[in-house]
Amino acid sequence: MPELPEAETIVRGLRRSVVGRRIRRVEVMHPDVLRAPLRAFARAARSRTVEDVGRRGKNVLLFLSEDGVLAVNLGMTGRLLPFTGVPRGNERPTHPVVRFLFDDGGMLVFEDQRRFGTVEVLDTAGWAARDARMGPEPLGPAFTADVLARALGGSRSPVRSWLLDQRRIAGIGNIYAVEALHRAGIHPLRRSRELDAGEARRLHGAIRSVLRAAIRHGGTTIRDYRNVDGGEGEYRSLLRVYGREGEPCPRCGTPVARAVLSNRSAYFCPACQPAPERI
DNA sequence: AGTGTATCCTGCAGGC
DNA sequence: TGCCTGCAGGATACAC
Repeated sequence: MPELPEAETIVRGLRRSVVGRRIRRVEVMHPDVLRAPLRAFARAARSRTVEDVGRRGKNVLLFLSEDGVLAVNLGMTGRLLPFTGVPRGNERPTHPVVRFLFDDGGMLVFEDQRRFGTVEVLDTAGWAARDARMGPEPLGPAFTADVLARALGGSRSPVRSWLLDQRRIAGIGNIYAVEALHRAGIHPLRRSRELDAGEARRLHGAIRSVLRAAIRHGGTTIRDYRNVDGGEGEYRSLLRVYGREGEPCPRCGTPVARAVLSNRSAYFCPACQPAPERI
């Protein structure tokens, strides 16, 4: 679920609410989301203070005192919900997975219905190694049209698959890959290296503008995504093709089509995004 | 190198 | 009402 704009929205919310709070105790309801043994995880998180909150790709990062990085990948249905006290009634998370209890009596709850998410604590060096395996931040200064064009040039894979590969570019998931390709007028099945310079430039611009617009609207809620206040993202109504098979393309009116690629739906306009010669 | 497939897990919508 | 299938915003391992 959450892609870069949703993770960014969560990060901005957490920055207001958890910085400066100290973790007193960690409770793990479902150890399967951990990438380390339970005891090691609890030891690494306990008695540390949240000093800052950041994001890398789709990962939410809590920088902890004493050289710790708490990295949360939200998977499909993960949420991070901060509370000033003990949650009651209908504010109580329905699928709590990990609870971080703070000194002040409040807590941060990671809940995740499907438990595809992961939670781990690394040291700075461990995080740096992970970071190095990820592609550039699409909204960062290093991600230029030339950088994108060159990176695409080496790959034979369909451009939609390329965009989902976090080692190539960090933070893009199926919704925004599909939306960016529509804005750029590029068919999802086009081979990456066959895009010309103009197409790469359009794709670069489309990626940045769609991600920025989604952040401005607090991300996209299809079903499960919630921000730190439990609220929904408002970008869904602005999606042009994602989840809109059969509806008219907002640019030309042609019915939106759907193709399955690597077992995942790719939506596109057959008129605005011409199919490659050979599929 | 890249792709299809399966896997982790839960819940919902739709067809019958 | 129940049962079945397919589908879902992610990531990874495997065989080919």
